[in-house]
Amino acid sequence: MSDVASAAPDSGDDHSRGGLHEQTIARLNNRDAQSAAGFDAHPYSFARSHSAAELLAAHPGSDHPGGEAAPLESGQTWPGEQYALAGRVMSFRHMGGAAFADVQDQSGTVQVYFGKKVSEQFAATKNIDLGDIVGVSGTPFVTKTGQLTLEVHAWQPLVKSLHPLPSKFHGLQDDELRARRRYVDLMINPESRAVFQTRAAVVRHIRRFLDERDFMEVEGPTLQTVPGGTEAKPFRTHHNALDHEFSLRISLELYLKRLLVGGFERVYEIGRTYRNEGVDRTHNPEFTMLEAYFAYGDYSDMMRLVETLLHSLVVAVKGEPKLTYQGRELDFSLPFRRLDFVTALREAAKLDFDPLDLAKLRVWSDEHHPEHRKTPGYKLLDKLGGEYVEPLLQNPTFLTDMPLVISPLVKAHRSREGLAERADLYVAGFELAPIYSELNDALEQRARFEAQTQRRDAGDDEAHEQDEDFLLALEYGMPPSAGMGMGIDRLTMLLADRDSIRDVLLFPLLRPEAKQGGQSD
RNA sequence: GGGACGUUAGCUCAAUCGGUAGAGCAGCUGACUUUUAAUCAGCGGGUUGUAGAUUCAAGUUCUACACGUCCCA
Repeated sequence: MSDVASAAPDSGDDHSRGGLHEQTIARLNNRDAQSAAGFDAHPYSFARSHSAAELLAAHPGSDHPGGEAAPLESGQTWPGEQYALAGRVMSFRHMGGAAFADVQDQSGTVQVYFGKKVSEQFAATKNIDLGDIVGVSGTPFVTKTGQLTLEVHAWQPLVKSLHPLPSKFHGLQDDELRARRRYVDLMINPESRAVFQTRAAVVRHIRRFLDERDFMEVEGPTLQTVPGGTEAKPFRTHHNALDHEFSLRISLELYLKRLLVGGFERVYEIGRTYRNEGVDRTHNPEFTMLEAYFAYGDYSDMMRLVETLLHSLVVAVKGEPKLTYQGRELDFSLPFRRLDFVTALREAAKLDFDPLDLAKLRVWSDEHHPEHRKTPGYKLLDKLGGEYVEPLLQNPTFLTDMPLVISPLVKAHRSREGLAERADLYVAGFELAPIYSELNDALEQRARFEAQTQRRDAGDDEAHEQDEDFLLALEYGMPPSAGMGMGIDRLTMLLADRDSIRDVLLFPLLRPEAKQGGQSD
């Protein structure tokens, strides 16, 4: 009996001693047994010589039976090669005088062998639990089945896992638990690890791509007096020392533009933004945006940059300019398709009038879409575009020359009345990246803000707020510039073939778990 | 905000018409010196999300709530 178990109150059932779960007690008992055998339960370090992948790579053909590589010769040994590995015990097969374990580190999984005659402290291996992290050292050999395996001569526990691993066969399936205990998801589900490795590769590629083109990475403030750059409801918070209400940023745009005024000609930021809106399969209240701006170009120049970026990204991650998303193959070959918004809407909705004629559009919409009767006229174009045009845009497509009324920060089109020099990139039916010729006429920008303010006064709480400090910056002169924004989360969904943003966020926002006996307001 | 569905052992899942809540893995005890979802024998483990209601009897029916998934707005 261990101290833990024997010291527990004698009042209840064995399995509830000390309020701990049966399986936790069993593991604490095993830890105590290892301590009794002379092991330190929490050593400070372990001198690892190699990763699992390095050991496997040193002797190729050493995959599991049934693998594609040619099997190694059974019985082969390399007594001169010493390896010290560390990792989590994912599987343990004990057979009296011999035992096999699968040890997983970040690079991969290696089978290790404990033998009664070759491994020190062999008896104590029975106190290793699934999920424990151990350090092992020894020499490689090839088993009867042709699998490269490390024969362990010395080993030590590095930390005990006090909870059992999820089913080794089924893994962790419950989507909520996977998100709440992401660490368990990561240790047990290799495909989940792969998603976040893909995400890191995406961000790394974007940074390298932009850095190579002389863009400078910057950081704007997340606490802002006037949250701007898009239409969204912000989170509000209070700064005590200044006794002032701030908002968390809803986009990166207006501060990057201030830097264009300041003379930085190519800037980008990859950063967290916050929108106080609903949570669903494609929305999380905090998410990561890329925004990039360069001076002396327009939206056509930016479209070329964006398609080059995405093409190179898909090639870098997938090895070819194609990917499969939710069963559909998407082709990122250059150049991406350009599709005129007005023409596309007119054809898709079979309109016999110019959709920019908002009065006619209103009449038509009220007849065909009574559910939009309360939608303001200026948002109707956007709504109808979403219904009729977006689903058609599977392969990467720039939807060009969007209505001016929904683009308060964009230059009016140089030749087409009522339109803006704005192109929205769509992939797989959703908007991935808006691209602008940025409005740099300070007086025009002021007038646009005032129109937004009127909408806000009329009850549209998503309308853009007026930002006097930003207007002052514009009055100093911002060079003609192009800008773009892109959701990193959605981009990762595409590349990792996931249909929920929750799957590509390590720690998505979840409703707090109800506490037992907790007070509710 | 509305609707549908779901919540059972640590994990993955069963439980027929309302009638003693089960299995596999994990755990414990034992056997086993090349296993790999190891195998074999035995043993524990449950306030069936929470709170009520109906009933002789509720995992199962009803109500509310919590959390989740999907669809709609």
